[in-house]
Amino acid sequence: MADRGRPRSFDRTEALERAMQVFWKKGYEGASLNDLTAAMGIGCPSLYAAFGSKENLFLEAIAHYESVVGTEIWEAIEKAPTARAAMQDFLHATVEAYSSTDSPRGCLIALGALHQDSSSGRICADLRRRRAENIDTLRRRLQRGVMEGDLPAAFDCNAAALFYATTQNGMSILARDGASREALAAVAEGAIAAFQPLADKANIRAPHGP
Amino acid sequence: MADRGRPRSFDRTEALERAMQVFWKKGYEGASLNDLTAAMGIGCPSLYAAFGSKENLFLEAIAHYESVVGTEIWEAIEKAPTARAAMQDFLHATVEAYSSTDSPRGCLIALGALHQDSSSGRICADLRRRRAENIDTLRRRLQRGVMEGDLPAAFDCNAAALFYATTQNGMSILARDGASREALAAVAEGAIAAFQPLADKANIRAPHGP
DNA sequence: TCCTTTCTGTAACGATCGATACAGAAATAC
DNA sequence: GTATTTCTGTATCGATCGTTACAGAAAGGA
Repeated sequence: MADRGRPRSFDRTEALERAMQVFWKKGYEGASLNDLTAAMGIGCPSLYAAFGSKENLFLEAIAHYESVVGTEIWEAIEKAPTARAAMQDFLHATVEAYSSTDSPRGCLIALGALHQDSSSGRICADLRRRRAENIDTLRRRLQRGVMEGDLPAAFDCNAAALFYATTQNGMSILARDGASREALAAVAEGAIAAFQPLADKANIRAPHGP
Repeated sequence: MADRGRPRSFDRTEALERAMQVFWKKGYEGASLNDLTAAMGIGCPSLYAAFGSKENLFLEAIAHYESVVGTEIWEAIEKAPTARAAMQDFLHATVEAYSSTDSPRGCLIALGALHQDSSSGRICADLRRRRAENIDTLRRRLQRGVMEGDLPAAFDCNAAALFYATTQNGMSILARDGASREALAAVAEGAIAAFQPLADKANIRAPHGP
């Protein structure tokens, strides 16, 4: 419907990718329109014509992040044969992603906008919802482990999901502080070490299942 | 030396306390001078005369935070009889502090300013140093456990310190998202569950010590 | 070719940012 | 009392914030 008129002089997806990088590095509040337009290589009116507002641009950048960057981490947990391997692969993929040198350290969804009272409410709500979805994804994978028999029926999937998601969020801060891959891997190993005791605790509570 | 002239009409420490609350809730960038002066009950010139700048006010607020709020959490690990109990008490104190309803959720040092490229460099450097010191404190307590014999000599104190500090940082994000005390406690239990396997791993590697 | 449509670049909008100039108020020193 | 010193309230500074008016440029449709 819009094949008339002067065509857009830039690639919208590539511009969104550049904007995502800026938000990733500086956060929502810290990324100014000057930063964004400079990185995207366009002017302010082009940005507003293509994305509506800084807020909408951020929301699109987050969606782009989840569909491109986050994929590697989260698809690992579905492929893993057991729930334990899923948590293991999930954390190891996180270590690799967060220690990459050609992207900002840590997770955009974890670090993008943490202070609701100062950032836009929609921004914070969106990120919060995505963080909650991450917990849900982990919990569902653990529940699948219960269904498939590699976890005891009394295993507290919710508690374990909270624990592993929280470990990953903490790793974002550690990575942002410049931690080495070895340091991030040490954290992952610590969290993985908790898995067997958590499963054992469920067996002790209900050794033969409910 | 400054007992002449018009006396200050407000209590400096109380004003600093109020400013700390604002920074805690909104972060460094999100806290405007309007927010700060309104909460402190003073005008801009009084703020600048007493604290120098927003940056210095934040640095003083952080120091105040560590000397007042953080104390409860960190002194627990020195009192504990064993390294394991120290980690346990440390995390449980964190659960209580982060689930308090009469203060902002999570830790000011963890959440105050995460994006170096947008926030002031001094601010980020100060918070980073304090986060690194927290890791050091945990490591030294674990090393004390090795010295006192309640941990194997091959125990990786550095790795465990990174793991528990990272767990706490993740709990800041979880708390900021509105998690219940039970959810925070579940994360703490997960991290505590890792302790025995981490100690066992050290025993397997060097069962009789080096 | 001219018209319509859409995008681009400049330039600026009002609002807010952190930070101050200035004059008056409130204390001590003499 | 007057002089001196320091703090307070108003009002504002220049800079930057996110956003937009406006005019010209670049395409298709006639």
